[in-house]
Amino acid sequence: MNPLFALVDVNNFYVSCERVFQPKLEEVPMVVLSNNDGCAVARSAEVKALGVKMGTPWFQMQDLARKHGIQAYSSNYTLYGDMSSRVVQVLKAFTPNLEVYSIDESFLQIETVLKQYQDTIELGKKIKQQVKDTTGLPVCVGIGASKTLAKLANHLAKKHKQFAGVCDVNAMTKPELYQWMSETQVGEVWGIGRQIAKKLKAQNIHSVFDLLQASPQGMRQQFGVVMERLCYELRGTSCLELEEVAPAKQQIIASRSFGKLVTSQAELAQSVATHVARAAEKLRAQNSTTGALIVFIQTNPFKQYEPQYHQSITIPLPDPSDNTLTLTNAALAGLKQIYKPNFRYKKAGVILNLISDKPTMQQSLFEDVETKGKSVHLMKAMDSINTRFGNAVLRSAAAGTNSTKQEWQMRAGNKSPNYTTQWDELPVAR
DNA sequence: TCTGGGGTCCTAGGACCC
DNA sequence: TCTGGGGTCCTAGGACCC
Repeated sequence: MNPLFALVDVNNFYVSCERVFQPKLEEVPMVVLSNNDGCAVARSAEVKALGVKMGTPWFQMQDLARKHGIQAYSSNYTLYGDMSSRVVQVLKAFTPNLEVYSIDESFLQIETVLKQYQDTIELGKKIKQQVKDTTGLPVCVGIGASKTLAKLANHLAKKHKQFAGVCDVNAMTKPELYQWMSETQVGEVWGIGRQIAKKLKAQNIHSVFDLLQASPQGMRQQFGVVMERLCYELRGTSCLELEEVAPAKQQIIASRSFGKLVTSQAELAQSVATHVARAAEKLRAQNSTTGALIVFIQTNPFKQYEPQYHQSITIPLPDPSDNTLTLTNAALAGLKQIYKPNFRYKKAGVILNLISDKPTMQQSLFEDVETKGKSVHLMKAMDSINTRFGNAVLRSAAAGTNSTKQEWQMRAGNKSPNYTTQWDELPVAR
């Protein structure tokens, strides 16, 4: 059976969440603002109709806000997270084959549940109604033979009233589908951003239909394998599978921009420490540790005429850790190295690189050495790695994992007092 | 004056090995 | 001092997503 995907997406998610709890806001033009009330991260339909783009700074829409009575709300992510999981619960009742794609979107694989319904549209309507009844949130449902087509269908369902919020491109006749595709800008396709859209337009590829006619192999040559997959997906060949279990995170980021610009190292340190604490909490929540941490600071890129500085530094940790104090000390030492006085900083943050399940080559080598070091002799183990993989791998195994060079030398020294060979002089295998 | 905070994947190029 | 082809790993940077 060919796969069939449904994308269920809450309309204006943050705005709709606020409206569930404040029904008087229904039909009031409104936006939800980012941190520091900087820019609009969600817009109601009324505001979208006024041409306000996603991410527009609040201060830039003051005139418009006064003229049309646009209300602004600070974001409340705890509330949105809670509403999101309620929606997912409702969807899971339709099928367990579900991927939570983002806070307001889920993919469902529906070809197996379809026989209980007259057709896909009926299923879509049921989903829509059920979510509305249970959570109060409005959704649109898009259905297609690939995730990309389901996304496209969802876009059509949102944009065009005649679909009444449910659109199945798979059920359309070819001429009908091609008609819709030629009326839709290529930039609306999932995976086509601003840069690629620009390049495509330079080649006279303006609509989704234009892209459909392009050769996938040719697109691969120019744009890479992601683009090739995308082309096949548009043609109805599913290349992207449902990811029911979320893959483990590879990094954790904690950062914020400042309400007002800061200059002193002490203030930056204060903020970095806060970010580390938050990141470490997330780290422990998922039972993980980090082997390296990145600190970054930057000035305000929008202030064109001010001197700009942005810098980051990676601090490897001697041992993987989830300890707030350890991480904070490492981060502050890093900050000290990249800090430059006299700049006016806008943003600071930390990134934790997680130890992944799939060990890198270095990590497994390191473990290899650890075990052997206990039973045979650390030096012999190192030799064996040197012979099998070469000196560089051996060195990077020490540098890149959890152990410092000194530590290795010391351990080797403990086992063998006569061991005097310098690290850099280890024999190179041929 | 005021411009978010997360994330992912892919590629290219350099260093190094056999 | 000159020389090849195939491979891996790492990093930086670019592009994308919500």
